[in-house]
Amino acid sequence: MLDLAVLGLLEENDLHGYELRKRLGELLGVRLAISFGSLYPALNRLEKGGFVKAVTDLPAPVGPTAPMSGSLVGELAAFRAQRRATSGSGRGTRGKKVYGITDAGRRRLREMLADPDVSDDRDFPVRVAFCHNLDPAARLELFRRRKAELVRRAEQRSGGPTGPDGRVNTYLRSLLERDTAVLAADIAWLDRLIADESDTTTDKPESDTTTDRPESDTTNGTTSAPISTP
Amino acid sequence: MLDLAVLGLLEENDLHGYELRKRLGELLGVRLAISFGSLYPALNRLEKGGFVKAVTDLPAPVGPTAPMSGSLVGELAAFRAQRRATSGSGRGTRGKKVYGITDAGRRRLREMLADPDVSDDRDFPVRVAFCHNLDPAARLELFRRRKAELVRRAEQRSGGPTGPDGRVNTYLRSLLERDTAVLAADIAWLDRLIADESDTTTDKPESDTTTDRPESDTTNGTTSAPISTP
DNA sequence: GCCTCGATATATCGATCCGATATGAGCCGT
DNA sequence: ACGGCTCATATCGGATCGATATATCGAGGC
Repeated sequence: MLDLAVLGLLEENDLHGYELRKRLGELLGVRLAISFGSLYPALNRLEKGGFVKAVTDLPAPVGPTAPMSGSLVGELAAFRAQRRATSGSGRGTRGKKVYGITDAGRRRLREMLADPDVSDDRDFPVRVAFCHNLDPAARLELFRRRKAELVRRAEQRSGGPTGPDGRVNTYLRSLLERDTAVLAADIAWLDRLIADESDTTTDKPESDTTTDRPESDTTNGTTSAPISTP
Repeated sequence: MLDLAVLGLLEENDLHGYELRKRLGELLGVRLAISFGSLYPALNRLEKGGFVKAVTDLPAPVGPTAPMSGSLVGELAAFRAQRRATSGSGRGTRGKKVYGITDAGRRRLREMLADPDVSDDRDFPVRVAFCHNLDPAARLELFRRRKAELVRRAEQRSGGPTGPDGRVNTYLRSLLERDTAVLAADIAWLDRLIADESDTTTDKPESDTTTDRPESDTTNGTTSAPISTP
């Protein structure tokens, strides 16, 4: 999951660890502000795998991939880090390591984004955040699969009895209701994403084997939901 | 977090690991069905700390603490395991380990439930699930603190600029909006919990230093939200 | 000039949790 | 009596977190 986020960010800009973390924070909210204890090992991991590489060249002031993405501070810091690293004698200067993505890394990024396993709740938002790296068809597929997963969960809950017999305390019931509401909202949210995507790709949607009409699913049962933010 | 869940379940019933996991699953949805790789180490941890203890006596058919809680299968299994463990010669029979909570465990449970740190999103639902072990005042405190935390997050987002400059792609924006909606819903949910709690404790709420009226907070700004389920 | 403070930056440690996997006992159908 | 099912405990490697250590640098106080 972290690998995905790192590759997604490096696809836009060469960055060093500290800046990487800050970006993730602003990008995905206060939470998911990944800790350094995860980030640096992840970077080493990715470097060893050949997906990222410590760059010695400066990232062009106007980026080659993403035109003028924000955070001048970060790029300035990267610049200075670079100067320090190159000017000093190879070893001894404790310069910042600026990482860049490799071709293998770009392939890996797309591969992870298109991964058919869509059951990881932490993972999915990150994939959405970087899904512009996917072609429209694959993106639509991603959204559809995620929706199917949520619908599956919803049906499962509405089917089974509330508890072992029927006795659940008030707080349990409240939790369940809350989860149900979030799940329903998420399915509706995905329907919106899917609809928007369908609009921009094909005006005339060809007959589809899988469900495409949103209404029946959402209004079906009150369904249910997992646990997350409350 | 796992410790809390285990203690909460054992407060109601003596159980063994396998059954513990199943209960957690039904209790908190398919997710949070804790893996054995977490559960068994947690049990050893708790046993070493003196919070739980492998019991040799059968849990009474009608439980001493919780009257006839569900899952007859589990209790039957526990019974058989017990029979096997006691009938066979001490060592050699690979009986199931049935755990029970100790007095120290009960104290620890209440302590964890009342922990002032309310920022862990995974933790909170579990605390709500077992908050009936708290006295009404502490429970109310828990809900209030959690609400304050969410309001803080909401204000933080509505305050800062959307991105570094203002450029965010469509999917990022959609994610943000979804998070905002979930956060708002969660605050409303907490308001409901707080209101219910206040009703059952005191009919006349005394003047409070902290915010108690729900309306102003929720309708304030559209705020924002973290990332969780989508 | 000096000195502290906070931001920048990298790295490591221990603990926790997950997912996969191994191992085995008891039960049921055929 | 056989394979296949649930039940049950346990361990392993890997990912992540939170705390902590270390070092540099710029801003500001005195």
